[in-house]
Amino acid sequence: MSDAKPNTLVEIERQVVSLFADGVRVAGLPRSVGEIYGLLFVSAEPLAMDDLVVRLNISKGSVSQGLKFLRTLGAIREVEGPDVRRTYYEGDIELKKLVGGFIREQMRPHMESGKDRLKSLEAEVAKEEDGAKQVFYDERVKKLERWLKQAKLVLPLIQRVLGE
Amino acid sequence: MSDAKPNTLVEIERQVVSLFADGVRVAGLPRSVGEIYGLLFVSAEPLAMDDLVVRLNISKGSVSQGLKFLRTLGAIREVEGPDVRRTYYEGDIELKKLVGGFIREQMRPHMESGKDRLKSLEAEVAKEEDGAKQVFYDERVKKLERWLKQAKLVLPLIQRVLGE
DNA sequence: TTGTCAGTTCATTAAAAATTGAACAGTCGA
DNA sequence: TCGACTGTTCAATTTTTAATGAACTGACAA
Repeated sequence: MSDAKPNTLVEIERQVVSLFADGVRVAGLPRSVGEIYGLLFVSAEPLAMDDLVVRLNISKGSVSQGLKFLRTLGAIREVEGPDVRRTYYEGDIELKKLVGGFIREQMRPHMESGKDRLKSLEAEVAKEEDGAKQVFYDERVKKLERWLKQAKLVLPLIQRVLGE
Repeated sequence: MSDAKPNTLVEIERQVVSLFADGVRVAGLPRSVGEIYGLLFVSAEPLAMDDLVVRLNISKGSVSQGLKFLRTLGAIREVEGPDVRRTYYEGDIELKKLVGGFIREQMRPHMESGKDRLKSLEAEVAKEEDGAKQVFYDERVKKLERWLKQAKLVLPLIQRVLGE
């Protein structure tokens, strides 16, 4: 089947794709990732890479990378489709899953590295010779450590609430 | 007073500034905003614009815009300082305040416009002639509406939890 | 083994975003 | 009113990020 021509999106599809394209930017993700997820979200039938390339009119490279990213998030599922040689995808439409994937893949790593950097900061503060300054710096580092703890507390809570 | 020379940051300051510079990128904010907040966070004394320009070695324009942004977030406070003609700033170090400001200024507006776009989508779905498609689209739009509701539920919860 | 097709990789190019700096506006005291 | 000084704005520039497309890998069937 290939009756799909460039930019063959009906108005509803166009609006949903655009909604996601803009939406993902809040999370600092490239437009194309939003477009790909958006079209999968609004499609009743699973789509293969080539469908996305043709219908969204973006390059094979972008689609390949976008799908790779969405796969690591767990935002899309591989499914069977008409052509056995192709991999078809459908969107996972559970918000919990999407947010969970985002937290796991994009936020946790930053928090981990943050932990290390705080360790390094602590060591630096220990070297401070001026007593008053040391007290102040120590206070601030402690504050940062509390921030990290609070963040670790909030993330699972978010996921729990989104699970209805 | 101007004994401050370009890049006059002690190691601790350097690390904190760098930590925030990287940190804010998760929220999609420019590096300079993180640097400015970082230096304010780690400074015991309030700083004026010129201090930030000189010590971070970034342009007056960037600092002016960065401070403007941080002010709208409520992430910094204007305070009195040695020179009465200047405006001095100190960082607000309550995570709750920062996150609250970010939600209010950066997330709420997107959600509001999202609400409008969903209305438009609903109207479009109502026009769909193919009954089966209409049912499917309607389902998806309903799903998006639930997402929005969930988000509205989660945001205040986050703020509440961060308030200890 | 060869040819075809799905999908990936990555150097190059294009587009978007942040930064700069010069012009400007506002304030205050002389 | 003028000059000195703080701070803002925004067009031009630089830097960063995303998208492209050609070369490549691997699977499979003939």
